[in-house]
Amino acid sequence: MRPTVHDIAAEAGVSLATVDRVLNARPGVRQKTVDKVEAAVERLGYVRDVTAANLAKKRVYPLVFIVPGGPNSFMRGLEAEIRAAMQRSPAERTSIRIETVPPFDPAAIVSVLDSLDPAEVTGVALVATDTPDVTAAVDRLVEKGVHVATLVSDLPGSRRIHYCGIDNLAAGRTAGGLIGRFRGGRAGKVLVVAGSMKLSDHMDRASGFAEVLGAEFPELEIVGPVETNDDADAVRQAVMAALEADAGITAIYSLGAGTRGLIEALAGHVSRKLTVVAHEVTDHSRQALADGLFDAVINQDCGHEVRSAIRVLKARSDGLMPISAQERIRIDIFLRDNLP
Amino acid sequence: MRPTVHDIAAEAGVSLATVDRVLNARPGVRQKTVDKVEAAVERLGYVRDVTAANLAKKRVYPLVFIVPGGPNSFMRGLEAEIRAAMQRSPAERTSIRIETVPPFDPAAIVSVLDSLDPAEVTGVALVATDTPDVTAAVDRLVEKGVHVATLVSDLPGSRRIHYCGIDNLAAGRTAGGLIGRFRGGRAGKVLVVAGSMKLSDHMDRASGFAEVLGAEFPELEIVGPVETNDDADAVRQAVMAALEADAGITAIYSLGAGTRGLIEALAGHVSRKLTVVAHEVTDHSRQALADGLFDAVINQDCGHEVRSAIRVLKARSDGLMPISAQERIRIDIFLRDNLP
DNA sequence: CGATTTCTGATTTACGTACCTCAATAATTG
DNA sequence: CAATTATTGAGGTACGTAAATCAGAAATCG
Repeated sequence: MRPTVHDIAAEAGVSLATVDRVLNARPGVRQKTVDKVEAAVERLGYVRDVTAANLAKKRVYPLVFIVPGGPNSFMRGLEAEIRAAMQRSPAERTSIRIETVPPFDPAAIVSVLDSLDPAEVTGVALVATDTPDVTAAVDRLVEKGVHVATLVSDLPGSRRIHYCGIDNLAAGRTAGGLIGRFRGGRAGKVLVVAGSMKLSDHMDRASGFAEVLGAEFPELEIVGPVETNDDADAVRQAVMAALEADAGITAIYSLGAGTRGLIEALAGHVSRKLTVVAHEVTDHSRQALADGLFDAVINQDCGHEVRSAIRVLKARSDGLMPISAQERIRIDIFLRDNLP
Repeated sequence: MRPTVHDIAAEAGVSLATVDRVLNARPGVRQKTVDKVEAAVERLGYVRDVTAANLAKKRVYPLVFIVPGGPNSFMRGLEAEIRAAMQRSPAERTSIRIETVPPFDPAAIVSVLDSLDPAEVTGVALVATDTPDVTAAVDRLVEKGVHVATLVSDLPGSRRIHYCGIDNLAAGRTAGGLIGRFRGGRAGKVLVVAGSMKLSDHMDRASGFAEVLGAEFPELEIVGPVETNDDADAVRQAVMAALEADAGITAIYSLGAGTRGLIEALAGHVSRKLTVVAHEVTDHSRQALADGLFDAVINQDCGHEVRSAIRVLKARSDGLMPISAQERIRIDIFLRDNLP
């Protein structure tokens, strides 16, 4: 049987009240007594029963998620995962609110961040644009005592406590490794399609991709990246134009959203068999994989990301540091053959 | 505020004791009263506070994990994950015991299964050999009221409640898809190295692999599978012999263990650049990926598998059905570029 | 030394649920 | 209708922790 506070009290030769004062860092205990209690905790290997403590405290964790609106399938999937987490709220003692902001609109994010009351919110997770004003707003909020985690796209210079997302540099490298190997040493050009270089995740993917191609597959030449603001129509037009203009393009790496546009462009372009790697499993990309239009899709499990964000924010609210090894989000690779 | 049993009692117009009798299916309540209480539960959307209930019940879940011993890195990693779960036991109210059995020894598994006392064990997770005696022993244990889950390798015909592992048919297909694409349409032969066709996971991988190669990559011909009993020395000798005997082999799919032997064989064979796909990320395979000896490694996250097994067995002990969508174990693909 | 101030103990209530006992009422049976 | 049985109510204790009160003890100060 694991020891309880009563056992600690007996072992330390003090009262229950004193043990409570020490364990909860309440004032009014001499250092000598504190040491006695802590020694007893050590000896007996006491660990607080968090569930009992939470029951007694009636603790709830009010959290806010800030996500971009718009038609982006991935973001809608993310929101669905947050709503799923809201369903589990009673069991997890969370109270989650979603704030939707227009996509690619730093000012809107800043305005939401500044409107949050530290008395009513213990943690915030946001999909951030990597701009100075958002960084400053995050830092202001942290200053007020609210814990902030970034989701999907990081804010490297800010005081956020954790980034819940994949290593996008590695994701770009992975795409490079896949396309390089799929091309099997044959020379050619690779079209890189991105959403916005203002998003740190897109930046990182492009860098990682270029790095691997340069180092391992010099026979492949990069065209682009072309920026599309994650708009499907823009993607379609950009891809069609590029393919028409340059007959040497044998592969495409789409590192942003607007995948529907890419599929439309490919479907209308049956003359060449292209090697295609895109990001995020959605209904569209799943179908494209099944149809053989895409060779691979790199994915981040947004369910994991949301659950990780909740764990991290809760832990920090309890004064604990997140165990980074356990919170790492993996880079998933899907072929038509291992699609769930 | 979520409703409590007190609210239900008030709403239904009955006493706390009656609510308790209904909620815990205790006898001595008229059907009419049961209906009243259930209606109140429905109206108020009451859900039991499981943490408070577990606290009151002092519930613990005694579980047993049966894993093969021996030097197999993957199995040792699995055992490490089980030990990690044992560390979390106090928080999760589990009490876990590990039973190590000799590898490839159905009789040893049967003997452990038959020795378990249903009064002392609520759930068992085991890495099973797919043999009739093990199936029968599992069924006997289930008959005695113990919940059984298979781990890593399934026992399809048995009465186990859940399989905690990857879809090995899909894993084999994935390997086929990768090797086929990596070879980029060039004809050649693929050596398939397996551990034992008595393991259902190895069987499935071989089938899935053959299926994809036959359907999508007819230019690739399969050599094997050769069986090695997951012994590294046997793998080394088999691979060296095959490469020497057949100069047409341009790729290798190693679907079992003994990866060290494969690496040794490849290291000594610098004449041809081979496309190599193996299973399970271990220190050896990680190094081989980094060195460019392996092109890809297919992995199952045994940490996930262990945690899933615990969740499933606990849930079943509480009379709940596991949510299969949430318990699906993914097929991970690692290149040198996305290695964690 | 007495007067403070600081520390400690003893005790209580609460969180939401489980489980027990005993008495009281209602329904059923002969 | 009385006797019996089935059902219900009322109340308590427990789980492990948090948080509060108040009295008493110990330390410190002047």
